[in-house]
Amino acid sequence: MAGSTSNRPLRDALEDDIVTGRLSPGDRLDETTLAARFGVSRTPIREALRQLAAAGFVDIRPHRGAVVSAPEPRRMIEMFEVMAGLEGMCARLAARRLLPEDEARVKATLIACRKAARAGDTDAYYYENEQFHRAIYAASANGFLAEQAVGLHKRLAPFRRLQLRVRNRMRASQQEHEAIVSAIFAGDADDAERLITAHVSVQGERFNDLMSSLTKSPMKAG
Amino acid sequence: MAGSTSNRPLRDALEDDIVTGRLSPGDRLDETTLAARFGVSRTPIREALRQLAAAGFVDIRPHRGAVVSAPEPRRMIEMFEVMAGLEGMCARLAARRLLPEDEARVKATLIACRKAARAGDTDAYYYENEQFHRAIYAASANGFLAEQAVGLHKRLAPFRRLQLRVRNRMRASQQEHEAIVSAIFAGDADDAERLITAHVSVQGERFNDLMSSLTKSPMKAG
DNA sequence: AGTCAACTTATTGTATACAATCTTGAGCAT
DNA sequence: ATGCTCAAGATTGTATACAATAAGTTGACT
Repeated sequence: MAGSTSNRPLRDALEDDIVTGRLSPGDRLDETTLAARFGVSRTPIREALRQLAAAGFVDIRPHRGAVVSAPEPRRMIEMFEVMAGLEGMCARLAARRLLPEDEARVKATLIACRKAARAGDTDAYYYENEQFHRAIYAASANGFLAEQAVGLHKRLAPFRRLQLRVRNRMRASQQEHEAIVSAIFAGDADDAERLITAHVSVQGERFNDLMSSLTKSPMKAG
Repeated sequence: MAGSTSNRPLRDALEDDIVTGRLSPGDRLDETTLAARFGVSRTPIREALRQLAAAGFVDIRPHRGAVVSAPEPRRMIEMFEVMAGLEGMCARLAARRLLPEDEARVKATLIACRKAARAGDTDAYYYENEQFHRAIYAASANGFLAEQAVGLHKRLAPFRRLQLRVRNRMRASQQEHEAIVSAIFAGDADDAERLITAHVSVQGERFNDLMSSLTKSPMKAG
């Protein structure tokens, strides 16, 4: 919607590199290097970096260049908290407004998750889980809300990746999915919101635990 | 936070023009004209416009230039709905976490609103109302959430302006403020969220009414 | 007279050149 | 040896020139 210009492919390619982990938080984004890599001049690279900075994927400091955003643990937790809140809104609205096409999409993605979970295929589950959550965003019947949710989801992707294969998390996650969908299909907005908020908050809490365990053992390291 | 570069003043100036209404939704943003106005070349102007586009203040279509964002009524309503949700989150968290300094700030801005309301000074009330809402965002003790709320608040400002001086709205608004603060100070998260969500939703609903009254009278106009 | 097409004009998109700022490293003093 | 100063190098920020695309206009043809 916003920022649809002809250097859009550049922006998308860089964003994808960040979201999928080919570029890691903290990595430097040298304009000349990127220009050479994409076979263009620095000008469109700069414009793409500015857009990514405005969207929060990149950090630009004056005269010191761009780096992939690497939020402090504190801010990270805040972001997960907002993510939980946005998903709560989505689930609440979905429970109130669910259209047949959205119901079908949610059902289909839930089944795909179930299949991946039973097969113990974490890679497949990661993908299907994302589809499931996007289906719920869409089911809110609020396109703007869905965009915000997708945007924040992307920003958090590099950090969720770190804690993907937590022991037995997949099975518990899928049980939560089932309960969430039951609530939405039953039109129980309060339950749907409560359940999905808890479901998403787990990620933030696990991240929190991870961070504090990392920052406590090496003394003042970092 | 994001996008702090040396052409930041440009970005801020343009954003301010949009937020305060010096530029209206739909207005064309000619690069050469802007460059002349700010006494710079087109390059930094373009970068500022790209950032504003990524933040949603501006719409850019390839080879066709930038215009101040003019969302469809449908999208507008969606944005107000998300605003209500974000403020609900803020109030809920504020009720749970309120720190003394945030309590003081909320109290001070509430009193300023009360004063403006009693004086019947709509301009003052508009300003103090904004301060009040920002105080609640800050009281959430979630800096990221507060940023998101401020950002969306700014994007909606050009449209809230249209419905400012609705008859008697100021008095009702202030009564709602008082109830919201009571709930937050009492630590009643559910009430705080419910009250502020309703308070903000009123704006979206009024906007909705306004739009439908405008689009219904002229047949298929536009 | 109306419509379509090609041309002119204006505006955006990209590349390159130059200026300003930061970083880095060597040399010197303490 | 350590820290500081200053200069050389590298990188970002801005201006300008040129290329590509869209909009507006004039003219011919039906």
